[in-house]
Amino acid sequence: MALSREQVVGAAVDLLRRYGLGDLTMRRLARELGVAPGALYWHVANKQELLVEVADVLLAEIPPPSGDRPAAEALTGLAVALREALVQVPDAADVVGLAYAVEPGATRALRDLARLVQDAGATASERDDVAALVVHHILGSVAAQQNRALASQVDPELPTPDSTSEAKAFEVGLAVILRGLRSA
Amino acid sequence: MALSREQVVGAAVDLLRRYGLGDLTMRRLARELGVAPGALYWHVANKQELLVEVADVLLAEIPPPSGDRPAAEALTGLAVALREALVQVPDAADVVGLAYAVEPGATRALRDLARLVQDAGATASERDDVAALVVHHILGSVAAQQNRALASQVDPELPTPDSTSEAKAFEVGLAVILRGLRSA
DNA sequence: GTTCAACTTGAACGGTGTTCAGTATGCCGA
DNA sequence: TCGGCATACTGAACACCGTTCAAGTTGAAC
Repeated sequence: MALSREQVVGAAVDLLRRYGLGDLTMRRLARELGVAPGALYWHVANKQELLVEVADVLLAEIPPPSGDRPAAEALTGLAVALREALVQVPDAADVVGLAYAVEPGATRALRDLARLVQDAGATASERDDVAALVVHHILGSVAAQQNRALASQVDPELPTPDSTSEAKAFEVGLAVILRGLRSA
Repeated sequence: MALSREQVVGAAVDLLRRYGLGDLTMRRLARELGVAPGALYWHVANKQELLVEVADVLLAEIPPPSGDRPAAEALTGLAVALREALVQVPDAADVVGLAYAVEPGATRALRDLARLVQDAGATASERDDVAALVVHHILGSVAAQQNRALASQVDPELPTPDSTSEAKAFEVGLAVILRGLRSA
């Protein structure tokens, strides 16, 4: 059976989940699929395009926010869900950051986020800018937590970061944003 | 005259400023210094350590905030100054993001930022978390603007981003944070 | 059975960070 | 003045990387 683009992307997601971006090489991916590296380029233009596709898969797994909650609460829920989903995927912030730069509103989860920002009190003109702020906060928080975890693994001098307190720190920032929105 | 660590870091900063991270390779850096690549490893343990040093240099150039302004204003000023300084250095967000992950409070500018966050209304316990939020916003904004500029350069279909409106978008997010702090 | 597109291979190109045995340089005590 | 020695550097290699492309294979439609 011939390879498909979906298979390539799926295997890439798997590799990222298991071993991180450092091991997500075109050669490694090809080996995983039992194929020569060149074969991948029939299904995908280049690695960057593949990574954007990988990011889309990661973001597509976020459940949509339930409509029957106050907007601020729903926004918190979505932001926390996004953070929690991404923090479990090594280097997710890099991958999603790349995709977000290329196509900010391309995935449903990020469009939901922008909508909820407006519902939570942002004016229409503020909406996208504040949504960007929230996205930056999510990606920054994910990257920071993962990098700290990595650093403390390499250098045992550093304190082992605690994932619940990292989540708390994220929510403190998020709460400040929400207060700022309410008092518009 | 023998090479010094300062010279290596200085040349690295120069290379980053002029050509971006893609051209900041150990080989290129060695060529620039008229030296074999291996020589660099006498002064620097590895590329990551070099990049952290480069980030420190970039951040050290930010002028300290003047003390005779309201904290919120001073915070805005510092955040904008940081953003403006970094946006002019290609891939600065990647480089500084790496350094920030390794050592969040290592540079003066970032310590100033945390202090001003507290002065602007954050409680002592919130302080570092909100400072992290601001840093994420700065780095996210810088990365987004640079990536968009790059994208529109490669693909002329995309709109050429306007740097003053990018700055405006940043300040909208920043204003939300400040409002959130005031209404603590 | 032939043709033709879809797909894959194998090999190469020009890079990358990093290591290390050996060599040169300059200083310092004898 | 002459060894000795730490410092600094070279040259070559190692094991990778993303990407390209002529040539080959495969499978379905006519």
